[in-house]
This record gives sequence, C-alpha cells and structure tokens, in this order.
Amino acid sequence: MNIGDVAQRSGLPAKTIRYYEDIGLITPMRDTNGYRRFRDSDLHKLAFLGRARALGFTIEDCRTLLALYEDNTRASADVKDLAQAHLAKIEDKIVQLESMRDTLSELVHSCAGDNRPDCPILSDLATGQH
Amino acid sequence: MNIGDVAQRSGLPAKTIRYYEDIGLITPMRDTNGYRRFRDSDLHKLAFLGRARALGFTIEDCRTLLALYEDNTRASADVKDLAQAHLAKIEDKIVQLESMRDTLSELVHSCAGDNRPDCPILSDLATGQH
DNA sequence: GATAAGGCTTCCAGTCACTGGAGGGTCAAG
DNA sequence: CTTGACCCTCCAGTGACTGGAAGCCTTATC
Repeated sequence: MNIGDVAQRSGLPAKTIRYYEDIGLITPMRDTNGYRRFRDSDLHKLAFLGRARALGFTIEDCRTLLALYEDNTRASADVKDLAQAHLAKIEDKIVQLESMRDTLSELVHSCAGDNRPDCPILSDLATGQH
Repeated sequence: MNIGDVAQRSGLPAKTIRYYEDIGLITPMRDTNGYRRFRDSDLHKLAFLGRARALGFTIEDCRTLLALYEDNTRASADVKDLAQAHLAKIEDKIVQLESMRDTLSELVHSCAGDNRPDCPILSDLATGQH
C-alpha cells in the first residue's frame, strides 16, 4: 500500500502518517522509487494510534501503549495505570472547563446584548467582581 | 512599578508580561536604565487579561475584549457575541472530553490490572471493538 | 512521444501561548 | 567592593500536527 491508501483506510492524513514515521512510531518499507510501502501491520498500528489519539492519549502515551501492545509478557496493570492517569487528567480538564462554562454562562446571561455600552462581562473582567 | 511588582500583583509571570508587550497587548513605559515602568493602567490591563485568559479566551479574543473595554461607544452585543461564541466552543470541548472519559472509564473498569497480559484496553485500541 | 493530472518525496515554516535558559547589565545593602 | 536580587534581550523548545514550495514518479490521454 502507498501512503494514500493507508491514509484512507486509517482515517489519518498522509501528513500525519509521515510525521508518525518521523518520530519513530512506525517504520514502513520503501519501494525502489522512494515511495513508502506499508504492510498490513503498519496499517494496523496506524489504526491503533488513531484510536488512542481519539481517546486523547499523548503521542508519548501512544508510544508506550504500542510497546505494551507488542509485548506479550506485559502486565495489564501497566496499561491500566497509564489509562487511569490519563482518565484523571481528562476529568481534571472537564472540571476546569465546567467552571469556565458556568462563569461564562452567567456573564452571558447577564449581558443585555444590545446597542448600549453597559456590559457586565467587561465589568467582571475589569474588576473581578460581578 | 517594575515588572516584578506587576507580576506579583497581577498574578502573571514576568515572562508572560514581556510576551504581552511583545505582541502589543500592553505598552509600558521605559526608565532610562531600560527597565519597564508600569502605570496603574498597565496593571489594570494585565489583571483584565489574566481574568479573560482564565476564562479560556484566546489572546486574539483578549485583544478584541480589551479594545471593546476601552471603547466607550461599544455595543454590549459585540461583547456578548464574542463570549457566546467562546462559550459554545467550551461546551463543545466538554462534550468531547466527556465522551473520551466515558469510553476510557469503561475500559479502565473492564481491565483486571494484574500481572497477566490480557487487557481489554489494548484489545479495544487494536480492533476498535470491545 | 509529449503532456497533463495526480500522487509521492523532502524540507522549511507556522500554529498557540507561553516557558526555559544563556549571557549580560543594574541596583540596593552591607 | 562585592553579593544577590532584579532586570534586559535574544534564541530555542513545547505538542502534534499542518501548509506550502519545489521537484520526482506514474498513469492516462492525445
């Protein structure tokens, strides 16, 4: 398979696939013309990476996950720890965003949104007081 | 005030304040020795920026917000529109993160986390199937 | 055989909002 | 006069791509 094929099948942009090779996540073969030639195992890895990234794992997490995946003597505890740490970060972010949302939503609702200049949003930003 | 003072009072790192000057958000004066000299109005702006950033507004949003703040003929509708658009983005992100959290949480709970290699997390990443 | 379209290559630069560090000048206290 | 705490500028790096330039390869058509 050429890069266009794996891009389509994995759902990842060709640019991203080249980038993943650059940083050593995959190592496709090369044809005599210099084109990358992808094996099924490469496609498999890319799909794996796509799913891990979609769950928000960092690239370094993905590297570790791939290594664990290919290590048949892994302990599932190692995978679980990684996933749990990541889950905690996500939950953290959600809490932060919810706090922003709540404040912002309150401000938006308290603003008339008309032609007059009076604006509680700006007042709040200016003074930190409602 | 020197940069250390405004850093402490605004809660922003000195590096960030210099950066904000670089990109034209503030324009402190200079002493003869080259040190930045901040007026109260600069501190006020920095506090404004700190609060806007804490609500997740981008730097460009902040620039616009500052301009609106200083324009006494603004329409509050302009501020509200900006805030509402930003709120929508935040809500979007929350939905995405919640989806990640739900999937990940399910996977984490289904993984034994022991010394054996069998791991539903890796299986899911590998196949996209539970 | 020429040519055009599309796919592939590499390499460089830009994104966002800082952050770290090197290398050096300034200031106040003892 | 030295020490230590400030301050300065400039450069590079972060994460994970993404866009674009410049150029080679392949396939189809005329």
